[in-house]
Amino acid sequence: MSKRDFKRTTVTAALPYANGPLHIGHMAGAYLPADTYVRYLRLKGDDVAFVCGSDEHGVAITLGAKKEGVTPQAFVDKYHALMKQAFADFGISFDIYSRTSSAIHRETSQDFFRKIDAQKLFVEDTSDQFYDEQEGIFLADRYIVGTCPNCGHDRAYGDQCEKCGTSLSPRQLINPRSAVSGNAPVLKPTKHWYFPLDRFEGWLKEWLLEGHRHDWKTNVYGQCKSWLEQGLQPRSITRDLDWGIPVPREDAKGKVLYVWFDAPIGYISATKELKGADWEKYWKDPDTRLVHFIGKDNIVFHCIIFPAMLKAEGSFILPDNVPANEFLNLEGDKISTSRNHAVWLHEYLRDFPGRRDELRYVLTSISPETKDADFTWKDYQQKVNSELVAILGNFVNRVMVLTHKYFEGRVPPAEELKGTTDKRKKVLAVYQQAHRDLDQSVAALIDSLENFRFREAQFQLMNMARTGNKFLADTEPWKLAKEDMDAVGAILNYALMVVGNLAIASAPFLPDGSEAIRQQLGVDLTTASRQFWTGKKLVEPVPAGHQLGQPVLLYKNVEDADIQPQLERLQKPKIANVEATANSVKPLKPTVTIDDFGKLDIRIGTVTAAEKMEKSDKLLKLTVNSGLDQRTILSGIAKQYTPEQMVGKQVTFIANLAPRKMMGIESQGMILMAEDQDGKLRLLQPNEAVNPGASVS
RNA sequence: GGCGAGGUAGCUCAGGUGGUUAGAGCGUUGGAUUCAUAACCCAAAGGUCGGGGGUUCAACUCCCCCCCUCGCUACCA
Repeated sequence: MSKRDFKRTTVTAALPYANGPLHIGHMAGAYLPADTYVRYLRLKGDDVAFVCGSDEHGVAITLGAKKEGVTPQAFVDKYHALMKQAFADFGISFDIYSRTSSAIHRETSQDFFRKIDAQKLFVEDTSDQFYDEQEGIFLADRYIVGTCPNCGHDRAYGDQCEKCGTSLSPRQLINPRSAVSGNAPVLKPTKHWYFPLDRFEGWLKEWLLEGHRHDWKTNVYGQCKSWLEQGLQPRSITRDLDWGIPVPREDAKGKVLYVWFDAPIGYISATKELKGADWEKYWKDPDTRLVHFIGKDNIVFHCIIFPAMLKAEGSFILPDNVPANEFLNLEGDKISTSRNHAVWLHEYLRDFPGRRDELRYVLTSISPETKDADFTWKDYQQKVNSELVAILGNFVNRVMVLTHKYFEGRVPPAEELKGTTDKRKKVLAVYQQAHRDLDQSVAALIDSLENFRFREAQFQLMNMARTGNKFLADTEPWKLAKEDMDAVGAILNYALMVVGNLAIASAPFLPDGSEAIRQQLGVDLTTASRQFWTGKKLVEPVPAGHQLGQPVLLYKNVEDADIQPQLERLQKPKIANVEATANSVKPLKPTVTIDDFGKLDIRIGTVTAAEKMEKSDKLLKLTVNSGLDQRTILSGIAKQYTPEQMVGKQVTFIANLAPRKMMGIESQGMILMAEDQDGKLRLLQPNEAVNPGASVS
């Protein structure tokens, strides 16, 4: 896919955020495809740096630390260690797994900032931010909690409501409170630095939209196009926070780099840590190919923001490709950390010891390369049993067993079969067909790897084993053994050749199985492997006369009893969640006086007209006879009620609420609704009709 | 509402620039076989290619409208 030859490759995998353990969605999205690709490059003999590390800054970390009553450093230490171990145990073969709280990363990030700052590219701007007077700190969006204006959830964060998923800004919150002290924050001016993304829009359009129209995945390209056409805004790159990388400026005391700015620089820091003085080759030499493996949530950062940063800095190369994956679901539902609806990597490794290949195989076979995919345990069992075990494992095993049975485990000679008998003629024809099929599979396998089509590549690997099985079934050496041992020898020699090639071809996908086959064959595959991957064709890795080891089953069947506990485990949080939502009655708000209540003018009105708001999913424009007037009230109930349903209905509304303009139209009041646990809204109505304008008290 | 990505056999997916009976793997059913972890091999059944229009001699493939899923985004006083 690359347009030219590169001398080396720098491969990055998204830095996982250090606030929780890793699950299979992470693996399927970024780490497994990255690892498969890197293993392939290494086998080919390429110079490659595979870097990753923990992303350890940001407010979520400080919040998490506070919740657990530890320092942010202690908090990230814990999760960094957990993730690093899980990656290692699973066999993700990073050349380095670093972290962004390291000294080298602080220096790298600050250098990066200074380099851009020196060009006076950053924009300074002072704005009002929420400030906690008791604690004496500015509050990041995440540090502000309040009632969600959307769903009424009273513990929404300033950047997002986790209940309804709406993204928010702090000032939208009703009754904002500081998450630190619980007090109401005040607005106070503070200075911040902004990265002028807008100034790179033209350049990005040319580099990305024109330059990568054809070599990037459509989902990635389309998402970028969407962003670029919406227009880019300057992005704040600093925060008032005491956890993170200090902004290297005299006039920026107490400020740190915003986590999104320092995180991708972590790739560079990790490379420095790995390669020492040599690191620049991997980031600044135009002969280096840079590839980012990420999930789709990261597309905008890696395709737009980070490239713009690199471009601004000036001395770096740009990503050649960003093969982002879509999401992985689990048993039909989204993976959710908070609901514990996930298969955690460290738990899988504990519950299925020695079965890393099985998970790799299944995740690759359902890899969400073009659309969201679904992992189910039933599917896991079926794929392992009917493909890994029945096709690959079985083929290797039967070849080994046959060779031991007929030749005491010694590789028979590859004598050229003279087609003197009908049976020999048939064997020859079968052999020729098998060889053609295998050649095709190998070519397709490598071509697919080159183009980040790992699902297809792995399918071609299995095709090689299928061809092997068919070769045995069609030549029937167990029958020929009664009459023509030379022919049997020739057949098994070839079958062993296929097994050897399978050991080589499986290495990027199934590293454990690959090694297990190699051990059974008892050969060194280094040279043959290199020939295979660079020559893109079959090799002959098992010399005649060689003594094989004993056959050992590569994989075993997954029994119902193996997956049953996993399915039950996933049921539990679901039940718990249902109960939890059933009981989630909102806590009481602070006491108000009768005078406070008296300030509200609540009335009953009749809807005389209703229409759907243009360009809005949720808003209905209602005309309400309030007794005093006909007024316009906008209400976010379009998902519950059609305009037709609303006309003629009596509604309860706040009549003296300050008017508010929404989507160009002024709303003169607010319709009161009852909200269910599931978010459904219901009108509040008098149980018998009253006159419009009747007041509620 | 806007933008983007998808919607092809029970399941997972292929199907450059429109052209013979729409393909593969798994699953199902039947057959054959015994070297092999009841595995392998052969065969069959199974699809109105999300829906509706249109262009064309011809559309899964091009155009328009609509529906559904996922993501980003606007909006819910």
